[in-house]
Amino acid sequence: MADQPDGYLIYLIKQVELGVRRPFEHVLAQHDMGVPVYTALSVLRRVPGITSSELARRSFVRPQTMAETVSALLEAGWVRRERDPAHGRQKLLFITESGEERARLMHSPVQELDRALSSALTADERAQLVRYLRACRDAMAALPQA
Amino acid sequence: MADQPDGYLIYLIKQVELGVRRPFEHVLAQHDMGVPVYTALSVLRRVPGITSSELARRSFVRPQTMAETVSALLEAGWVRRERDPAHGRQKLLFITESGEERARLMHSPVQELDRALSSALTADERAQLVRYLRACRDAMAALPQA
DNA sequence: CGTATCTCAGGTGAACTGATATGG
DNA sequence: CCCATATCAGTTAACCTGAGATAC
Repeated sequence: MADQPDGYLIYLIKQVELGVRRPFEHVLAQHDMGVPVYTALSVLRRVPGITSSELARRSFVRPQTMAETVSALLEAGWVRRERDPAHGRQKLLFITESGEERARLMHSPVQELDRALSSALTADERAQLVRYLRACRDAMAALPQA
Repeated sequence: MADQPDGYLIYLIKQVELGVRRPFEHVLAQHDMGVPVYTALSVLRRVPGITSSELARRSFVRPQTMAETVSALLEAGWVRRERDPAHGRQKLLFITESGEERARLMHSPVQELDRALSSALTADERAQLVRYLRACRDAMAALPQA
């Protein structure tokens, strides 16, 4: 690693993220979506009934940032909001049928890009990469993000 | 993968990038740097004498975007520019002694964060992760980024 | 009283597009 | 003539901080 830049993993992560960003945004734009909206919708699909703040924590962004994303989701009608009966201040988020439908529509183009990204890897290697990235994510979640 | 968000790799890459962004920016800010400037400086350290446009291609950004980053590097005195004798229009970039010194100063704090990121992985696993990420980067470089 | 959510308001870094000049 | 580089100008998406109201 002597001839590599310092912070080599950070550098590579950033580089891959930049490399995939534009093609990804292009795919999403055809369905009137941005990256944060798509990501939040995907999470809400799997984990219904969480709050905007909880969504923010999982995404490593501030609650105010996620609030903007949630506003866009509400405005598009892809998500609805309910008061939490147990906590008067909290509002729980649920994906709507319209949101589900939109997510289903986007499944195959997004999957196609995802496959292109890992096209040089075997299925086993891809699975390992997923495992390693999860480990990195969890390590960052454990840091005091201040 | 059925119960996971679509585009799982893309999603994970983005999540890790967000998770590491703030701690990374915090480290860099203590040396008056932003992420693009640090990254460009690291590349120029290893590959002296390339143009701003070439730097842009390697970083998956537009030439105009990289031009801004290079301006910051020139202003700080970390990089100098020379006309290419063979190509009157091109200007070649070289790291300065001041730039080298700054890069050396930042080595250990950046490396420390990098280690924290991969703290849950063995050395072998980390090396594999690097290899996989390079494969993903190269796959994106092969795409017509349009 | 402290902590957490939600919301309004304003700010910034880092990407983008478009247009133009010039050299190979 | 075409293509790549460099540069000026304006724009945008997606983050941020700060401040205030409310609920447990």
